[in-house]
Amino acid sequence: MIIKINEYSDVPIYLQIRNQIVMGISSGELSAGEQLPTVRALSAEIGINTMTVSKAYQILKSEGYILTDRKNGARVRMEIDQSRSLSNENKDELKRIVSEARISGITRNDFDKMIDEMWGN
Amino acid sequence: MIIKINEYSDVPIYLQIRNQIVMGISSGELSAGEQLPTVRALSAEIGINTMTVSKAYQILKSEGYILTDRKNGARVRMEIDQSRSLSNENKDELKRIVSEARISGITRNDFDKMIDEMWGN
Amino acid sequence: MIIKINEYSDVPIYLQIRNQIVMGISSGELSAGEQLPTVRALSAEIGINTMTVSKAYQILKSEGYILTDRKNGARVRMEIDQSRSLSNENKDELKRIVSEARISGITRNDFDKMIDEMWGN
Amino acid sequence: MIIKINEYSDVPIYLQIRNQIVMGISSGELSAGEQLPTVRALSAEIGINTMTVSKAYQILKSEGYILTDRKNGARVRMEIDQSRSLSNENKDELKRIVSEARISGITRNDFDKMIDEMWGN
DNA sequence: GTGGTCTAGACCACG
DNA sequence: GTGGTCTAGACCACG
Repeated sequence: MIIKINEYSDVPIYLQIRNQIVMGISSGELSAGEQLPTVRALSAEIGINTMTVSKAYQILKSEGYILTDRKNGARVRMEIDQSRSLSNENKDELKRIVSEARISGITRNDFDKMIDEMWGN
Repeated sequence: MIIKINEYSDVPIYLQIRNQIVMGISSGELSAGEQLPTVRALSAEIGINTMTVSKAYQILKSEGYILTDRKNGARVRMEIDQSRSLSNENKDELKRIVSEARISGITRNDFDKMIDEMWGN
Repeated sequence: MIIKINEYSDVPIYLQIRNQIVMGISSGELSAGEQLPTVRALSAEIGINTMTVSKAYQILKSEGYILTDRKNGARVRMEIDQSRSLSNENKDELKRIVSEARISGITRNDFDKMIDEMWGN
Repeated sequence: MIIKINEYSDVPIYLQIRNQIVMGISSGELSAGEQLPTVRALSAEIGINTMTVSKAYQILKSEGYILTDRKNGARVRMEIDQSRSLSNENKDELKRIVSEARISGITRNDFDKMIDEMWGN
């Protein structure tokens, strides 16, 4: 899986990494149990500080998306908790985006199509 | 309209203000042409600096949501541009949220219901 | 001559009035010696404070564009000084606009056409 | 590149900074990808507050002229959008200046020469 | 070290 | 009274 960093984005690099890995897991590009690159390998590959990659991995671990052990490095967790709900932060963000969609004249139907595309299958 | 600031949020105060006003306009709680509280009034009410409120208003102004004049303060714009599209930032955010929804086991159907609620009939 | 005020513009109202009268003189819509509306008439017509119109007239007078006397009110001056040069402020502004035109990819030729249109005849 | 602030000008300091950087980019004095001084360095150099410089940079960023990142500070953007048009504000300003040029007796030809000089060959 | 946020307080032009 | 500008100074996350 290829991680692309936009160094000029307002989104911090560690979050960009975290987000792309989460999206990779969600889309199936990263499968359950799959090995992630080591912190050193990934940081070398994308040319950023190891601390930054490490921070991303720590967050993914604390969120229950990956597991790390000293031997094998990091792997996608086999059974990710299915809370079947969004975090409050995500709900607030979604609410904000819905508001901005409405205000810009996007129809409910068009919005649905956008999400269909993002959802996949 | 009541603005509520979460001082522990990662979202900067000026953005919280901006977001809540945009959501107020979208929901109809703030109607076109309606007067917003003055910078001083709002900053006193929510207990934050006038500069911070002023920054929120300036962003809203630059985004075309409100208009300000020296005599009457700020008002919701009568005709907000209908671009009928989301900004790239909003698209990226939405994609991320969709990914996290899927990964947490939320069904496409449940997600749709969540958006229905946020959309308002 | 009709004066149109944009109450939400960043340009102060007194300057909008001043500018439109100058443009009226330049275009010939206001001819030399022509009587301007009284401060009271104009302020009533466009619905703003008499002080604001008065300020515009005072500036026009100090710039040598109009003459006022107690009997006849304000008139366009018969012989406006032909300095044959722009003020430093106008030069700076023009330089800034030229820079922004260039940077946005406008060709020298297109810019010339724009000015031709504005110049008239 | 040297930034000169006129503290007696009606143009706000943050706009003077913004304008001079835009003119620097347009003239080629600042080349694509070139590093700008840090907010702190520039504010120390010209003796004004960091907030004021920061505001100038944020405007330039929002206009697409520069990019900022936390590590390297600000740089001139590599590919600035070529809208090939002036903003309405710039058009209005240009129209006003053209009027004042005409009224002061400047010929169309002389005006053209002025712009030629500003344009740079 | 970098930009970003926020405050308390001041001053200003506009109207 | 209104928004806009500016300062001095502080603190923060990111990297």
